Amino acid sequence: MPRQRKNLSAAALQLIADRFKVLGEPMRLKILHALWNEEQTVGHIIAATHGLQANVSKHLGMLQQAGLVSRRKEGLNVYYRIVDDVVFDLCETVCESLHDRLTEQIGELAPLPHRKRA
Amino acid sequence: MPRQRKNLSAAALQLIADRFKVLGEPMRLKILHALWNEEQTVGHIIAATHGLQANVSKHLGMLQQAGLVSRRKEGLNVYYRIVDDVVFDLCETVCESLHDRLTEQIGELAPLPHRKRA
DNA sequence: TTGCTAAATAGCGATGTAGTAATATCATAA
DNA sequence: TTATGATATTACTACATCGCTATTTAGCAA
Repeated sequence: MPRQRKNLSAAALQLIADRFKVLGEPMRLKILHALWNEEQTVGHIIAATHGLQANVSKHLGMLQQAGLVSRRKEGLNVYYRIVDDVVFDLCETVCESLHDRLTEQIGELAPLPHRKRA
Repeated sequence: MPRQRKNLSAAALQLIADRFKVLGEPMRLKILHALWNEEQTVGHIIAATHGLQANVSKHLGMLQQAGLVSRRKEGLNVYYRIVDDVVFDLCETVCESLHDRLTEQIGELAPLPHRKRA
């Protein structure tokens, strides 16, 4: 049975692409990585990612705009956390896929059994 | 039990980001959509996507570079097809996620029960 | 109020890439 | 060989956005 292929409007395609695009930057992945297990302050994220404050803040804004993280202010600090579990699913899927591919390449590059010198 | 968070090198993050980035363009999604069920010639893809020949060809090159599609030449025509099933998984995951989010928003916007005018 | 800290925002240069038009390549036919 | 059709490639413009620096805003304390 072939996979189902829905009709997709240009707007729908844009929504889907936007979702992927947000995840298509290493720095944003790094930030999400820092938020993987628990919410963190911006300061902590800056330290964990070794990013500049302005950069991290901008990326956090994008992640929030995309609805992937939420913002909570407490005193001087702002806490961010991942609010859309799709982040976990997508990243795990990609990691597994890359793992499989690289494993396959390793197999191709495996040394042949030794032959005796002529 | 918290989700596992692996240590990721900069190179690994770049690989993952690249994967997402390729899917982060509506035109490439449109092309993959045209290839969803079966391999197609470039000409068919051009017609299905209403894209310009040069543009479609360039995007197909990127998709192949990313290892998501393969190329098969037969006479004058070139057939492309999806070779990495991760495409299906990722797109379905994102679509479901968007579906859920929009459904939730619809609920929030649902009209309240009618009240009698004062 | 002033001062200090955390975070957000604005402005800038550099880079990447989408889309387009023109040209080149490749395979077949005549 | 030349001609034709299907793709790929090149060159170009326009636009988005990354990282960086400087500035601004917001909360708290003295």
